Amino acid sequence: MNSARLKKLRAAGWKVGDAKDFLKLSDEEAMLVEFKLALAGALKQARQKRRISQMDLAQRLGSSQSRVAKIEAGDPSVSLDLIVKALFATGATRRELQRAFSMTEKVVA
Amino acid sequence: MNSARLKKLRAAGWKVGDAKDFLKLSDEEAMLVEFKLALAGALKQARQKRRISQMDLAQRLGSSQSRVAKIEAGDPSVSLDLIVKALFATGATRRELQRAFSMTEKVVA
DNA sequence: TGCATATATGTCAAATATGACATATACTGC
DNA sequence: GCAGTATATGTCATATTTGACATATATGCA
Repeated sequence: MNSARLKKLRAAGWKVGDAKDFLKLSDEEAMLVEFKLALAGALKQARQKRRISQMDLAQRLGSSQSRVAKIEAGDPSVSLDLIVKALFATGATRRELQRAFSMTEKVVA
Repeated sequence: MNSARLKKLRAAGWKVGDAKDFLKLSDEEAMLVEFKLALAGALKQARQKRRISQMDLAQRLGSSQSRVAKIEAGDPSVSLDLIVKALFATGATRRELQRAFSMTEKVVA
């Protein structure tokens, strides 16, 4: 795991264990973070493509505009569950979802 | 969303909103649940293929055997974050991950 | 410019997920 | 039968995530 990249993630508020004793663990955390960020990006794209406002998406989700904003901003307080639910809520196509999840290729070095 | 299927999920302890006023919403919840179940299955496969015990995986994850068991059992108390982190922790290959995430095809009817 | 609409950011009480633990139930090989 | 190992299930105090709200900052358009 690239140290500069770790630093960047921590600066954004992510708590990533620092590989001192357990290299593997911190890697998994970092992989998860990058995965979430990739999906967050995909969500923003999917929503904008459909010209849905954050407000509208929030209603479909049973959530709030501010939380949708946080999802798209890659806020550390957002669960993967919520990100994926939001993706489903945009009505993303199979292909879009495939593409989104395939970001894994970039995640898993 | 198939009503019999909803019933089955609820029986397993999943709280799925009942489509009365907001059909779309309950669908997204159900889609997420099925997605999680698919990944849980993929995890069990990946772990067994590598002959790792739940105990070992738990240690790599910084979690406990009982929680790993719950992940694989599709327990409603388990987050998608933890499922995916566990998948990463098994050292699942790109291909396995691809396959796992592609379950989406079956999820999105 | 001003006004409407969209998005971003901070906070918080309530809801949910967490690891840890005890304990139960398989499944081996002896 | 027993002992050892793996997995399942229930509970709980603590930690994290939640929607909601206030409010700040864009963005577009008359």
